[in-house]
Amino acid sequence: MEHSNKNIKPTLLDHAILGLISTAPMSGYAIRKVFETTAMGNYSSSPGTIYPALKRLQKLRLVEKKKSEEDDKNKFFITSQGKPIFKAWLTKPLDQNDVARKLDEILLRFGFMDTLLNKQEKVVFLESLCDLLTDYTGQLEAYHKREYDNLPLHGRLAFEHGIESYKTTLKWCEKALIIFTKND
Amino acid sequence: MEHSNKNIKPTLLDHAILGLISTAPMSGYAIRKVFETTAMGNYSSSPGTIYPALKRLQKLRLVEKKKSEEDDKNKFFITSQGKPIFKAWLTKPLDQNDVARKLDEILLRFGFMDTLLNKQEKVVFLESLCDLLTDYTGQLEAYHKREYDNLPLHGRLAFEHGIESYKTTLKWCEKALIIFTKND
DNA sequence: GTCGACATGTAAATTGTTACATGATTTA
DNA sequence: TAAATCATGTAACAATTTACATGTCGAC
Repeated sequence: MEHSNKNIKPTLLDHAILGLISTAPMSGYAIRKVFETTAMGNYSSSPGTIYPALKRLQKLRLVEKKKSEEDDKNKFFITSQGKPIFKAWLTKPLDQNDVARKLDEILLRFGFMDTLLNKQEKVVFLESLCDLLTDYTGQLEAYHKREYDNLPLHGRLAFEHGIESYKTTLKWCEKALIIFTKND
Repeated sequence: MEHSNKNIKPTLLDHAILGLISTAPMSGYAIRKVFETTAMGNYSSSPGTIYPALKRLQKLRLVEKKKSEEDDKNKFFITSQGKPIFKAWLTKPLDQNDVARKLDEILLRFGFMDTLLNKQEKVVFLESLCDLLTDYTGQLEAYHKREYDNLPLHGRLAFEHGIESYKTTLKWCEKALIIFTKND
């Protein structure tokens, strides 16, 4: 069976870059500074990461480098082909695995939704997240109850940290959902 | 300037493996199953990750493969050279960067401390973590207050999720600290 | 006697890190 | 005019993923 050579999926870093430049075009250096200095710093900021990523994205035709009309400096723009791919990533359905192991990505997606999704799409996203988190915290608590006496103290406490974290995220999600549903 | 060729640092995955087998020797397959099925599942469980990691650890003489006396099966053991290196990792001082970007590693370390550190060492670890978290949440809240009106709604909400998460971790840390200091 | 779980690996491609390298522009 | 910051990249290496490959053992 043949593999399609258009099957290359942008990485999480690629999406983070797309998200940044989708609001306002930026130079590679400016992108690096965002990753280096802001709360988005969990993504790498080294030149050896950013520039190859930008090259990748240009090869995939999701990004192009051109002079900004504003200040006549070279900047990276998201292309017309890049936009729908980025939006598809934002609206991709969530599953248990995303919630359990990719909360970072979920929060990144949420952070970039501002102007790119309508209210309805945002509500779908948050409702789905709430549901999955409710499920998942339930599972964790059931496991905790069942295994309480078998777990070593440290393992149990670390596990409890996980439960508390997910409950915090759930509360946050419910609060956010209210913001997007209140004035209907 | 020459680079020492003993400068190879075990990765986070390597440490996770060392932690697992330091309590009870395991087969590679059993290690994979732990990463695949338990809450430690954020670490990869694919054979292409685990077996090369075990090979690395054997080359570094931190791990050896030998027959278990109990069930006569091949298992991976932590060596006498591996133990102090693992303990050094557990007791390594924490800094701001660890708290801001490597909470996973901190929780992993905590989870493995059970029998390997004494109460005093655990308290030092947790007190330091509490201090750093107090600092860090303070910084985040200051930023939040300062930038409240400049942040787009989604960015602000995502940021607030971060704040809530760190505050939850701080509360957890304080609770854990009480457990380890109560009967002195 | 076959299916699923146990068990261990390799190869190719991708991704990311660290270190190196260069030059332009701004600011003190 | 010297230092700092802006700006973009490459090279060597390390680590990980995906897919492939093989074989054993127990249960049904």
